[in-house]
Amino acid sequence: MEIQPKLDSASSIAAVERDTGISKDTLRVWERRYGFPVPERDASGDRLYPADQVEKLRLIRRLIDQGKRPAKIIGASSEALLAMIEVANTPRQAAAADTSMLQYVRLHRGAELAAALRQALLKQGLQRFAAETVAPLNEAIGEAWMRGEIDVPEEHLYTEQVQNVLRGAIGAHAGVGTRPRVLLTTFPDEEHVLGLLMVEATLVAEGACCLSLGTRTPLPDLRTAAIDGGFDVVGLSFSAAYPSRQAIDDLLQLRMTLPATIAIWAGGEAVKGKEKRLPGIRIVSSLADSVNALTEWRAAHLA
Amino acid sequence: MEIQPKLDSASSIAAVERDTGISKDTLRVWERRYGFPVPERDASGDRLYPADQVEKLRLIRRLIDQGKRPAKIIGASSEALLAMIEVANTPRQAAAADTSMLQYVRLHRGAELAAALRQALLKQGLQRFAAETVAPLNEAIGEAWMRGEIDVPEEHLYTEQVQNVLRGAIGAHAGVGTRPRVLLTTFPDEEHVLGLLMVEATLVAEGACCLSLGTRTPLPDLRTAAIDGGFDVVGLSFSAAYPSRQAIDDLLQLRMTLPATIAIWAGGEAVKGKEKRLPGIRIVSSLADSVNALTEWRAAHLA
DNA sequence: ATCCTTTTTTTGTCCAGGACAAAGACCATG
DNA sequence: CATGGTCTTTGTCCTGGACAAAAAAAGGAT
Repeated sequence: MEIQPKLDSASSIAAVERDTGISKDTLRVWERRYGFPVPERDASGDRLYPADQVEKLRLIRRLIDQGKRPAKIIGASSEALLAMIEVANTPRQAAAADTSMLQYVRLHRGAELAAALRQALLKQGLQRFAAETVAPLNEAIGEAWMRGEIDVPEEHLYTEQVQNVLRGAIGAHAGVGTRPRVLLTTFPDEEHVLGLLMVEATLVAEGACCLSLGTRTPLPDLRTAAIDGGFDVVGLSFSAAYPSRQAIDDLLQLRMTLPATIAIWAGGEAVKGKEKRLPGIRIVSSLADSVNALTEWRAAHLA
Repeated sequence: MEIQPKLDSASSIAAVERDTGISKDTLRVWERRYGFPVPERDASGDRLYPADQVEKLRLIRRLIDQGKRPAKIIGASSEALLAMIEVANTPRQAAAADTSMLQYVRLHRGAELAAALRQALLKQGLQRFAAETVAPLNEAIGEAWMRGEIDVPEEHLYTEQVQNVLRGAIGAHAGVGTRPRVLLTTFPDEEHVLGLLMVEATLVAEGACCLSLGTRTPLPDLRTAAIDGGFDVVGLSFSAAYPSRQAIDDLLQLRMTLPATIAIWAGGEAVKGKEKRLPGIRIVSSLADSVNALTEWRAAHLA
């Protein structure tokens, strides 16, 4: 006589794609090949994934991001998968990141995190704050994510607070009319914004005139904006998730479409050490190196 | 003897989906039903969309967003489509938005836009800045977008600068330990962040203790974060693009999963005027109304 | 051993063409 | 006018097959 409330209602294939980042095509082909997931069906034959299968898919996604192959892990139980994630507990120490801030993220202490970040900013100044606090923290968060110690909402919380602090500071430096004029953005498949903000903070602190278009700018629009806006440099940021191969192709294509007078700087994991394959593009290996790039540019272009 | 550089190289179906927002399935079914687009094929039979077809698809997408039906417009030429967009030139005036700021956006004048925004903030204070400058500007930008007067990079530029100013101001207000504690975010299909930031600015200025998770928080995570964090209110923001029907379903589901002691506030075009269908949820009709909601909550919960 | 090249396997994306339900347009009736 | 019912349009999902890019394994040379 109980009416079953649909609390953990099953998800459509579109919702699963959204929540796990695994495409519909891939979900169907996994079902065909490996026998998982095997969703239920609604009245009209559409797949309905129960919550526990979605949860397992999220675990699988993480392990694949760590380099595991689907065929090897997809048959394992959720418990076994969790164990595999924990085994990956990296031996290398969590960098030089401030562990108290990491704790705030883990415990959802947004207000305390914001306060700690602001204090660090005041103490270190914008440039050192970006290089010595945000960058290591970023790395530590990335590792904690891999290890499964933090989840979507913790990462959101972290990103929000860092953005608040960095953007506030960037605004306060508003340099106008200085050189070089740097246009910052990412390619359409890259949606991580923090790398971009860290570079903007670093360059603005050096007196460059930065303009960020945020993430995901289509290539033709980027070309137009760079030329019409009279920019000297276009800066692109790549996260570790960006396929190295595609980064190189995209950068070379951009190099062709932009006049040689506009420099291209690229930074992030995906392009690290690829100088040889990227003629005409300045690879920026770290935040500190972006300052070098700036100095070089000024030496070459400002009498 | 010329080597043809692939400047306007054709795009894969995945790239077209990314750039136009039209799904692969829809692209294929349009081709089948209406005879457009008809892409070329590569060596292995995969679709390759030339740049001009992609451009036309972007026009079509805009007109559909304005309420046109595919069958009626998909056969028209690019010129005819452009004319239709311009005909839609709304008669109603561009709200009370500052036209000089709008000009800065059109002309890619990022630095000037930032300066003007900061000046307005100083003059008006955070709350009036959000309600009287950002909100009308948002609307004006939305209309200009519909009319085809601005494009992707202009909107990116605008969003970036407003974020810089709003986030800086929000950070400066950092109220800790006050009540109510408000958790702000959007549902997984909503990615517009400005509405959220405007609410956060308004509430923070009233001394509420706000925490934003940014956009696209999965429902189970939202539930956990709200309960574990001891929040009094969960605030959701919806843009005009969010399907009204889905907004209602999602909100009702969230209402079921949250304890009655946690209030839900929802704002934005998609929920405007739906009070009747959303029992137990406070519809916030404007930024000013969010202050009302705050006052009501305090009257009811703080002795 | 280590490094580089070639073959084999794995894996994600794409294709065709059919089906269906939700949303929109249309129409008749209160 | 509004309101409810029918017809049309439209986007999403389905099956099952194919293929190329990436990864792994195997082979060979230094």
